[in-house]
Amino acid sequence: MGYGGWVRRGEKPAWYTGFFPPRDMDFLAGLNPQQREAAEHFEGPLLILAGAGSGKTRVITHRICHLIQARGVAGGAILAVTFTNKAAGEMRDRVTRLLGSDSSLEAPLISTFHSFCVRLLRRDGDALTPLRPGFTRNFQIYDDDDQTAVLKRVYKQLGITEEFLKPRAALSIISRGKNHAQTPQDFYEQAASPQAERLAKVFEEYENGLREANALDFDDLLLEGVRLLGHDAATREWYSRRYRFLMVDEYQDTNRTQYELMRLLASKHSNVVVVGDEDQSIYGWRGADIRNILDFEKDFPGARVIRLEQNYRSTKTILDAAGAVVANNIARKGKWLWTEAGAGTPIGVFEADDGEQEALFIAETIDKLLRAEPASHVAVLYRTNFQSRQIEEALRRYGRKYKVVGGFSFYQRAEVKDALAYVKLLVNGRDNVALLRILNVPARGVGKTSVEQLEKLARERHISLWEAIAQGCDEHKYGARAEAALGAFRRVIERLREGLPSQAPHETLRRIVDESGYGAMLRADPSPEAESKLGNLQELMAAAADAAARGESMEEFLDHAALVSDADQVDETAPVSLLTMHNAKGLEFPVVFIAGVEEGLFPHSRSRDSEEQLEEERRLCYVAMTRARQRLYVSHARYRRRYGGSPPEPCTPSRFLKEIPTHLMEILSARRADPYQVELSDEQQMVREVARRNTYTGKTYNSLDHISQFFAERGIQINPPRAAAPARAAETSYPGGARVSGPVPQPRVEPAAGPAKAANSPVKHGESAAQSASFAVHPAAGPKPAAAVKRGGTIRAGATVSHPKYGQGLVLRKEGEGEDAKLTVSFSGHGLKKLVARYASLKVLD
DNA sequence: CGCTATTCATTTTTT
DNA sequence: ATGAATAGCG
Repeated sequence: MGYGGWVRRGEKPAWYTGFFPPRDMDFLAGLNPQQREAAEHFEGPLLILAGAGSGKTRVITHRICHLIQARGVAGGAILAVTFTNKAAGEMRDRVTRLLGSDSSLEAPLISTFHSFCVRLLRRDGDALTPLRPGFTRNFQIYDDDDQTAVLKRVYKQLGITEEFLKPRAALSIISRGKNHAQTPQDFYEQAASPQAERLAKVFEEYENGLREANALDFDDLLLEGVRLLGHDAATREWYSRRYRFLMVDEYQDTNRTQYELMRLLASKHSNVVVVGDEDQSIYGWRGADIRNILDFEKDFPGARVIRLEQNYRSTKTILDAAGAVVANNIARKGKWLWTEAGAGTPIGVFEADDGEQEALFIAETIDKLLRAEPASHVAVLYRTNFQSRQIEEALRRYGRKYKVVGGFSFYQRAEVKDALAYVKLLVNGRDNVALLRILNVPARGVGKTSVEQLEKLARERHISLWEAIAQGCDEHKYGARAEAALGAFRRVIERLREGLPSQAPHETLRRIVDESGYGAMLRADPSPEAESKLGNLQELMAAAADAAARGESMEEFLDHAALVSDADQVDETAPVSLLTMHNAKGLEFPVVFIAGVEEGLFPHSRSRDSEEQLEEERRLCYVAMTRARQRLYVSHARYRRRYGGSPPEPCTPSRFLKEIPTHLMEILSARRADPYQVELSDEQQMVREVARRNTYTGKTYNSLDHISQFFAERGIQINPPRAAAPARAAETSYPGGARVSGPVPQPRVEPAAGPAKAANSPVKHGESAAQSASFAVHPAAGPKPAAAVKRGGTIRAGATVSHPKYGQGLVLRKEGEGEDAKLTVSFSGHGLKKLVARYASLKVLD
């Protein structure tokens, strides 16, 4: 991410450039009176209550430019904080465009709270070491997965099972505690039950785990940033002098720590402009404190308040409906958006029989809309991620390309995380989570027992696992086999580490893949997944190369990887986007579908018991509805199955649906005798029939295309991977798409029982010889058992064999060749068994 | 120890 | 339906 505007300590912190524009560029033209007033605001606190679609980004960017050009403020004195990296990037672009090509102007710093803190700590974090023993500026950032890994380790160490509390749940309690400035000691003191005490212990050990690894979780980034500024007067002084003008976007979603950070930064000047909308506060569950915005005028006496209530986005119908819904909330300042736009079309409400029909309705309507208007953009919003699956499937049936936001982002993929774990371990030998992740990937013969011994030694000597490997091997603490395996691992890491300082990041990654055996492991795996993983690693290297070309270090590359979020990958120019309502914040689309508007799903059942949480769900509804510019569809099902399996449960329409005035709705349900709908139903029936015949279960993960796109969106060029997998049959790429599927689902050969299908199966006999030949070039990484006897060579499907334990059996199916062949054998009295030729001592009888 | 077939639980929302 | 944790085999 852009690191512009960052000045080292010691350089002169000038706020005023003394620069005056040669011509008075008017950044205020085209703004309405309120927007203009806000953009013109110079010093002192200001709260901008900006309703949905009221042009707040415009106001912020214009204010920045106005400060720079009309007020002569140095760009470097301005800090604007946004909610996502994407929002920050867009704001930077807009400011750059507004300021024109005048490169003499210093760029303002626009970033998220989290990336701001990372930079703060990386640059000036030394003063934190006394407060956080073991801390250095080389700290690692632990994401969600890493946090869970730490916690699981803690559980194991304390002998706690997940029945006590699921790690995710424990993490969320710990996180809430941390955000309220609570320590494990506070937890102990407040503990009223043995369980609570145990949780305090878990919390304590979790924190120890982070400290031992010199790692910070997301909460720590902010907390330690605050601690640093609070504790070290010189640093605080420097930063608050440097950033003389602060702006915070999405202020309603800031938490306590972010608030404190802002206070510290504003301590010198109180030039704070915050922009927010209490009706769009949807992150209370993650610690966002709505009081921050409700109490701003109290916190900053003399603050001005400007309301932006004219909406430039939606039709009057959409606005009135959303307003009517949110009006049912009590905790709000109250405002009513107005627009000069016309009423537009009524809100389409569809009641489906079940989830499948709902999905088909959505897909079909999208298909029709896009046929009529191919350049349009449609978003399907839902409450929970799992809802995307059905809708994806329906869209595939209609041959519509779509892009799913969330779920698996590139940096969360196992192979990418593995490769980065190697890097992390090279950079920081104390990173136990990284070490455990890759210790036996690829398989090196380090198993559960060895890991336990390692952990034991590390705990006894208060050393990291890495040191435990070194010391334990040197002192022959482990068994011969374990020592050999651990020694091999140690040598690999040490050799890789030697090159680290002198080599470019992508070179390090390449060597990791080549020399750790990871690449060989994947190449030895004939599955398409392995091929795609290799492709992803190529992409990762390309991304690292580009980061290096921009002058980023390996550490910065890792930071970037840790801080990208799902919301950053939204592509508003895709024809069809599928995303959660949360991820839709700040976006707009001409056409929006809101799916699954049912009690229990939306509002979510977990929110049903508290009025506060219900209001948050209602705000979420408001956010979702106000994403739409022209058309809004809302759908729900009468029956929905909770899990893939059994019975569909009856669902009642959401209370939010009832809060929409009926005169703004148009009922589209199939049950109505609407000729248009009858036509829909017929077609739906047909599609269903066809779909039944080709049960297509395509991948629902992001495709390779997506990953190129992912980087392309960040301005990172990707060279097409040389060894790229041939595009999967059912997937095609289109510019701007992820998880793209082509119009014609590739029919798969139906697996049937018995030997007949073995002959049909594509990966069989004829081709397999050629395949195993090509894979033989890359031998499998694991050592083969010496006892392997060539027995499988002559076994064919249809052969009768004899097994020492199961007796006589008939070979039904054979996958692969030679010793690696997997055999499906039917033994009388023992049923079907899957055996590997190498291990099963089979004798051929005929 | 590694692989696989099985069971089992799993669905809020995420910087 | 899917993925993650576990039991049993070689």
